[in-house]
Amino acid sequence: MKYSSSKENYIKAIFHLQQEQENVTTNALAEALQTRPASVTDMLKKLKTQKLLQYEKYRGVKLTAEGKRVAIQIIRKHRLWEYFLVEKLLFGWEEVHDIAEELEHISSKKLIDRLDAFLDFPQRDPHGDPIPDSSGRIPALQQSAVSDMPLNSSGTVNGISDQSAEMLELLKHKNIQLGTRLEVKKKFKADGSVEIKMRSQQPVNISEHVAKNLLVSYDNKNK
Amino acid sequence: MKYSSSKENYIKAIFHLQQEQENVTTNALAEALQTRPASVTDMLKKLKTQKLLQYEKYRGVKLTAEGKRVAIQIIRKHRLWEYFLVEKLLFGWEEVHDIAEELEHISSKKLIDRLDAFLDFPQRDPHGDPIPDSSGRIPALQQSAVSDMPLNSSGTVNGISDQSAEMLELLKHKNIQLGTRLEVKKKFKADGSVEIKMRSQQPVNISEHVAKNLLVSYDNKNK
DNA sequence: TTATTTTTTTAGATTTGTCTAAATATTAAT
DNA sequence: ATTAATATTTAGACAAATCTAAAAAAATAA
Repeated sequence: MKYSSSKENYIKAIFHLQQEQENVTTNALAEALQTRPASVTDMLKKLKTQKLLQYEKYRGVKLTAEGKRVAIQIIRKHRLWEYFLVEKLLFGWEEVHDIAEELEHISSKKLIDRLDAFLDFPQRDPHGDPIPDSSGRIPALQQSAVSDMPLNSSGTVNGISDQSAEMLELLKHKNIQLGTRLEVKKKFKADGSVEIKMRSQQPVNISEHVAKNLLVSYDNKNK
Repeated sequence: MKYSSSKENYIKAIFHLQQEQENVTTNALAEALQTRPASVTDMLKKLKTQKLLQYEKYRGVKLTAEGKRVAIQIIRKHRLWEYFLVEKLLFGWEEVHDIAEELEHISSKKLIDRLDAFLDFPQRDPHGDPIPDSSGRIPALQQSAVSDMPLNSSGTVNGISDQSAEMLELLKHKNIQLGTRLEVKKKFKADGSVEIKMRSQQPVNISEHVAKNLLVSYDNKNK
């Protein structure tokens, strides 16, 4: 089955919002898609008749198994294209999102499987998010926010929750990127900020906001 | 300026039809785009207000300089993607057209220029058609149809006019592809068919239709 | 629990790209 | 130079995706 780009965007947004909350509200969707609640209601009705989601008016929405399947395929495409753009075409990781938003709607399954093979079956996209495989399986990801790391533990950055251009900008400025190794030196109760040290650099302070958004895989026991 | 996929398809079709005939008719466009003449008329009016073409009712249509510029950029994208699909993703040259039809509407100029560099600035797509460069220049192409080659001359296949799936199928069957070297052995006046010989193969006969569609660059003077 | 605020839906329009059927213009044929 | 055939355009309609404004339902607060 083929769906319009617009429908695919709805499916994808619902999938992402469902990670936070089982039941997705009309307003949350309107916000995520930068559209009006009335438009969301209209579209939900259409997607319901296509059995991509369960929807009862005023009761919010939830993807069906089929809806999830579709969402994961779109996410797979998005992340593989991002990987391609960064690894092969040498884009910066902060500039690939918008282009991938377009590329993810190209329909050929064969294309994406060939691309996957060409890229040698990467597990993570440039932002550290896992890339679903051809059959929709998503590589397990055990990560925690810097804010939750114990003192003196170290880890490797492998994801960020808030991937806005502004946040990526800030991280670039602080010299933090995927794969960056860091150690938690101090945690300030006062404002939730954290002092971290990266290899061959002076310690730097990151705000609570950043500490909560920066995801790392870390080796639990000390440095 | 960004245009819808539909508009881009019209622009591209007009550009191609203009190679045959300066002035493009409504019916020819409807045929090329697999749509109705009435729809063509509607669209031509819209494209005219965007100054992409000159159009007077009942008088046919012609692209403006801007229209041509847009057309060439779309063609550039189409052919670069085809090259990518064949060279990097190992698709057969007969299966890439439809996928490229989708990819050609991805808007990022930076993407296509990076792709061009990644592919090492190819001059021809997998069907032998020239790839316009970043500024819209099209590499000169001196080629002639097999039907026009003198007896005993040889040449290298570098293009085909009729790129329908059926024709590509037939050529594949006859073992003819881009880069194939061939020699004209006999020309039959009766039906216009031509006997050609390819390296380490028995001579084969191709119909007038095929001979007219098979383009080669050839070394004028005999074998 | 009633009133107020917030969320969601409905009703009715709009835009883009398409269609059919009918009308009109152009071209070709007698 | 009419007539017949063909090509093109107009008129009116439709589906998809969106919008605004108003109505209705649900959640929250007094």
